[in-house]
Amino acid sequence: MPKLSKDQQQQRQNAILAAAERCFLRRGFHTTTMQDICKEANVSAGAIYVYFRSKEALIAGLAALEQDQLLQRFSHLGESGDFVSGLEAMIGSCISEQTPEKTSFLLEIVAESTRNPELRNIIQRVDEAIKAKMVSHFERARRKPEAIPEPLLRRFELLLPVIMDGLMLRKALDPNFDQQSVVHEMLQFLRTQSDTTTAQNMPSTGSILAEA
Amino acid sequence: MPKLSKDQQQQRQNAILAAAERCFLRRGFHTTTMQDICKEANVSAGAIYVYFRSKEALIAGLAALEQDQLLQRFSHLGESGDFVSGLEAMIGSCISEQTPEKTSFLLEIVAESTRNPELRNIIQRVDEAIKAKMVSHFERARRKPEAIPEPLLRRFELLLPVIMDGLMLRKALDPNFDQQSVVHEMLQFLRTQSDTTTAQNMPSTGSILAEA
DNA sequence: TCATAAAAAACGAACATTCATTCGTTTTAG
DNA sequence: CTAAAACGAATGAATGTTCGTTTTTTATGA
Repeated sequence: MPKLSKDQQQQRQNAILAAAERCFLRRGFHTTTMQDICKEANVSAGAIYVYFRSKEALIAGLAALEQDQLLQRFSHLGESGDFVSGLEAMIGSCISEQTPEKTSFLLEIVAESTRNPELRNIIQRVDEAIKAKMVSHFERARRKPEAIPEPLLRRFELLLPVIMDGLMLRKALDPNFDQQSVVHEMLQFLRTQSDTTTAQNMPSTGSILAEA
Repeated sequence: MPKLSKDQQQQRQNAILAAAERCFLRRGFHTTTMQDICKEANVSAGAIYVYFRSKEALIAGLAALEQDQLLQRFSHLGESGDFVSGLEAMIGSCISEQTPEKTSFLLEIVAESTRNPELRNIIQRVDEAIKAKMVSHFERARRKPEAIPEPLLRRFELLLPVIMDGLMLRKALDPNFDQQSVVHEMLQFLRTQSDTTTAQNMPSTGSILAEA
């Protein structure tokens, strides 16, 4: 006869995860101790070990959550607006709207995943799912063409994952980094070239910033 | 009367740093112990502490070295070839030619720098120097114009740091990541548009890959 | 040139601390 | 009442750093 219902168990587990995340966001997971998490969650060490095999498992659980959320954000890709606005919204929710602390934490997870197979699997699985979503978003743009030339589309498809990772890293690294401008300018590549393919030859200095 | 000359001291210090780097590349600096480094360098713990205040100092010293090398690579930017080839060579030496282990190590340093002021300073200082080099490389392209339209130049100037960081992260993350293609395609943005500004409208699928 | 002294450098066992994890006990839910 | 859950002090392993001792190097003077 189990004392707690599945639901209650799930709730406890979530509460511990949430507390752990607060700690990790504050100080990174290498420096937070189990005791820190105990205090933050108002539970004893023993209680945590009822729900998680180890500190590593706690980190992995959190990484999985984080990656799920990331995938969620990509799922809204094709829901509304045109191709470019879809990208813009997605980038916003994945990067611009994230706190610096969250960005650091993600970076810490990614760095760790380089040596830790379990983390690597978690990340790679979602990475592939995201790639699939991305491909279908680009395919949609090709089927009902919005006047974006195919070679441009193809290059962006290749570059976008790189740029998104770069945005994350830059954000974590450079306090003066202006994500907004970078994202805006990048999307202008797509916008100006879909309007008129010679737009980039016009003496348009400043006009783009004026739109912001 | 010091026993070892400045030169000898420097040499010892370098030997220890080199051993530490080998260890860090192998297992990351969070998991390598001072004992590991002792064995790798064939010295005792005490000897290391003659030359380095702490394990942290060892990491910081290595990070500084790494960043110096990075800056060196940017210094060759304007030395030969045209604007785009200069970029290509620089990206090659900064990213494509680096081992995966080195890339992981850099990522680990960057993640750590998020919480560690000393590391942050080391990185930011070089980051700004690199930005300056980059600006002057772009200015050079503008002065003796190679037919790259100004708005395109401006956007690339903004995007390039993001893309370079992204290349590094992707490389560390995705074992199937094809840096060559991405870099090549990105530079085609600059090349095709400097040749003929309507190139992106031509039915050129495949032609670019054929050049590789 | 060689012996010698002095101090720097190196040694490496021991130290002290930090922490993840355990486990005997107590509490609590059903 | 029973067994799960929670407690939290104790455990034990890991590890960065220290320090008393030994070795090595160089400067000196015979």
